[in-house]
Amino acid sequence: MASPSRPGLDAAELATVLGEFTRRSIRLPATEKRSFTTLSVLHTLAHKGPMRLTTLKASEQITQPAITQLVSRLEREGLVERQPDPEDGRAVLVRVTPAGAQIVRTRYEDRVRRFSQLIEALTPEERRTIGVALPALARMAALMDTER
Amino acid sequence: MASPSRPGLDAAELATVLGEFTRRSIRLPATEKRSFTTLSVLHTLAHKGPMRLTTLKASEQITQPAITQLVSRLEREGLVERQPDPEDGRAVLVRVTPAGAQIVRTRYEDRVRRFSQLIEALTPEERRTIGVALPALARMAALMDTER
DNA sequence: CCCATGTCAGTGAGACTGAGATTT
DNA sequence: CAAATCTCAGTCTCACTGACATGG
Repeated sequence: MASPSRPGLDAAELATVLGEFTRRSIRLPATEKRSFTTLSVLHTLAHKGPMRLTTLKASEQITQPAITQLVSRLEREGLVERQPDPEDGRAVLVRVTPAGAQIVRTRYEDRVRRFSQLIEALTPEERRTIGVALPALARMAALMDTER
Repeated sequence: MASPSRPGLDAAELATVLGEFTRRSIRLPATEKRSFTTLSVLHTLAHKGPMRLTTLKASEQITQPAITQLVSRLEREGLVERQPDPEDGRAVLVRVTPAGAQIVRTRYEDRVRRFSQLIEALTPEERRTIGVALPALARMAALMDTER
């Protein structure tokens, strides 16, 4: 819409475009009936390995009782396992099971398949520009963690 | 990670990067205590104007009773208004109020501010590549609506 | 004794299914 | 009468707050 105030990249445009992806990404996966938090927890555990509830709580931005409750549900479903922390009697380590990891993997594969179809519909030039921007976008996403 | 099978853009990389933005975008806005659906409904109404519940339901992917309930809550809070459809006695038109529009606007401005800070941390070259890719990304996001 | 870690109990928002009222 | 639109009733998931048990 408006021309960039800072040559090269307008924050408003960027916020709008990425916002569109977010809205659609959340609404479309009606194929899975698991909650966003469930999937996020499984994703975190699958990528970062076993961790205690407190650590998990920090990365998911929910309260302690909510994490306890969520992990109990996931444990009941066989998607994660609890085990006492050998180094700290107060703590519990949560670990994803093969079944839990499978859910993360399947979901990821669905997303890749979906994006493949979208890419098909782009022009070679569009594909090229997005490909060139990907490393910068990845770094930007990573920066969102360090900012508070 | 892997090199692109299709020259210029790897679907797996794209899915990963955009997925990171989605996860972080959902978890970080702890500043607002409104649900994602609430914000999405207000956003839709603010950008597309008054519409009937059925239309709204389609864009939000939830059931009719859930939309009725949600709109009732929003109406109670003064964020939207119901009015009978003059052209169809069965239907109800929902319209966002100034207070509701303000919430959408504030949230958008917060997002823009946040992205501005992130952009500051990028190199000029990174900014340039993302800026060049934005139109293609916007078109891609729009394609997600037409697909199914 | 104090702090960190996790759980228990009770409450509320927000989604669903099934049934029903009203208008086209 | 059949279909479309919306609402009502009851239930379930999943989050929160506050209180509490236990180990460091």
